[in-house]
Amino acid sequence: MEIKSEISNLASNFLNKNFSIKTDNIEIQKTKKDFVGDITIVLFPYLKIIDQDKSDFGEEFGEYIKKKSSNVHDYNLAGGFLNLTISDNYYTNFIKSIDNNLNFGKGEPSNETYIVEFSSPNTNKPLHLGHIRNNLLGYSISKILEANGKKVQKVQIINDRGIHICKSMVAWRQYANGSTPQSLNVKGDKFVGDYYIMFDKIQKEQMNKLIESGMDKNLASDSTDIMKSAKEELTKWENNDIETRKTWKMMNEWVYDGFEKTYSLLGVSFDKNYYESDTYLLGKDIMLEGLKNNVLYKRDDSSVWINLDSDGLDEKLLQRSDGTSVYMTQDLGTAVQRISDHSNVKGMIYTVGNEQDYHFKVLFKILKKLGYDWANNLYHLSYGMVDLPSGKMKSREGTVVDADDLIYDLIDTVKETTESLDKYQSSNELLDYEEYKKIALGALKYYILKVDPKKNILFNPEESIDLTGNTGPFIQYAYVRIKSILKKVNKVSDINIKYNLNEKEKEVIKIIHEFPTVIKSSYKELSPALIANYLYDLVKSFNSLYQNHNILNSESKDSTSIRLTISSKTADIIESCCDLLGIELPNKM
RNA sequence: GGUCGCGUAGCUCAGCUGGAUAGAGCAUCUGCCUUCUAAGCAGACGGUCAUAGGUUCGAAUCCUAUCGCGAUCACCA
Repeated sequence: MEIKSEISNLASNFLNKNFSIKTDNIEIQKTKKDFVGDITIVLFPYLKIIDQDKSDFGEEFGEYIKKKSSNVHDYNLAGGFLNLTISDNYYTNFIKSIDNNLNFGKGEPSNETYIVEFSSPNTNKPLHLGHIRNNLLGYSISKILEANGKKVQKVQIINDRGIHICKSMVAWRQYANGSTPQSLNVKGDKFVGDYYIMFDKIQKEQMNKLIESGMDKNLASDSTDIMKSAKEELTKWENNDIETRKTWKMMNEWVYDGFEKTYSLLGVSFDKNYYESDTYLLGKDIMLEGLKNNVLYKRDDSSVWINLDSDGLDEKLLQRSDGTSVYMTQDLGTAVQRISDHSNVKGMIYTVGNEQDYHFKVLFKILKKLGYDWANNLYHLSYGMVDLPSGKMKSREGTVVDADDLIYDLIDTVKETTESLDKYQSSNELLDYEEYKKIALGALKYYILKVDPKKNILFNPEESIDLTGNTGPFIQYAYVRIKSILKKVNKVSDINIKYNLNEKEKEVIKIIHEFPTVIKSSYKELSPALIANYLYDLVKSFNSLYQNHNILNSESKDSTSIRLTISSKTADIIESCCDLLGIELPNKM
């Protein structure tokens, strides 16, 4: 049995039998580092009730547990804390029992499906640093759900229609002279993005001219020739004009081609793409249904609303007076659509920035009011912005950090750093590009994912990303070292269960022992950061063992064998965690 | 102004449903490469957990107020 629940059971037996205290919530925790013991029971709550000398009570308590459990080797009291020392036997047994268990820590497989939405870009510009955080989070959450036994469908909704893409189209038509990404050998998303920027520039020039001639600023913004063209383009698109649709389709294809390259570089993928051009009219039926049930109401001007006052939210518009729908309506429709597109959907997770917290609160509330039973299992995985030292990323000010540029810069940095290390100066064996790429991406992913999703991240492009200390490469390096040790040995001989563990060995095993708990809680909290921080603890503690105790030629056969088992299990867990974070492990470093 | 989130070492971040003396990395300083890879290890320095109250055996953690930063509050997407 798991040691914590065993002790918890014994403790409540003891309290119940001797003091008639009934509690199902025994306070059990890890013993702090500076104290002797492994597991601690907090006695304060009971001391208050029983009114007895506290050392007597503690002694009695400790004695009871020690006697009843063969796994508890000893106990000691420190104030109101009962510290229990778990026998080495338990830990050696444990490490042996999981040695060949590839599913250690993973949840029971089930048919419950979760739909995870992430990325969801606009098609008028390339992906940037903000998208990187979004993609890494969404992808990692998918992996974490899978590790907990769930089925996962990764989806994105691509914002492929609207005025923004029309702007790029107009600028391209007027200024490109028929050039294409292929003809100029430019990545498709960048190519289209450049025309979006060009539109903006020309718009500003034309606007300034109008303002100089005395026009009001707001009016001028809508009255430029190029803006008029963009609006015409949008109308034509909505009326299914063949030429417009053809250009639109072609330019979007260029963009998708570019996105695909970035996704593949990042190592993320999707099971299904949704496009706004297909979904933007959805939701009308749902609205009619809501009107019929009096969940929604119509105003005199025939606009449609929902009143969420009683839920602490405002009134929210769902359809304009001219009969066109808004974003919210579309989201309602898309949600229902997705449920019917997949079977056994237990819940949906939307990976979207925290500036849309309010939007999702309202969306989920409306779906609940409309009576969908799955609406209780919708989660907004909200994350903070990625800020720069200069402030926010602003496309207008050119401070946006482009995703591809960032990654390629990072690969260069890793290459430079690696080749300046002493060991490479004296070695003639250099790493290849693929290894540099793995290290660079490992650094980036770890750097982003180790931070609690809801917090803003401060990203300094100048200092970029550390490669030493609490970083991706630190993890990768440890892994490569372990693998290299294991390669030198055939297979571990049997562990002697009676082996006495030293402090460092025990510490690593204790951390491995926690792995299942970490997997479960990272799933509950939708937080890859828990995995990343756990991984760091594990590796740090392993390094300490590795550096301070000779593994291959240790004092006895038993210590060699236990250390090798610990090493190989540590490597397995690093693999599992890195897989959950989307981090690849290099073969050499 | 209303609502939501954040505020922990010089910097970047941990700190689980309240528990023991507050935890890492970077930076600064000290040791360790003839011993399985030094992208490493061992150590030093560094804190009024934004501020003030409250709840209790016990608060970085829960409650209230204040201050600071950010987001959001369109018949925009």
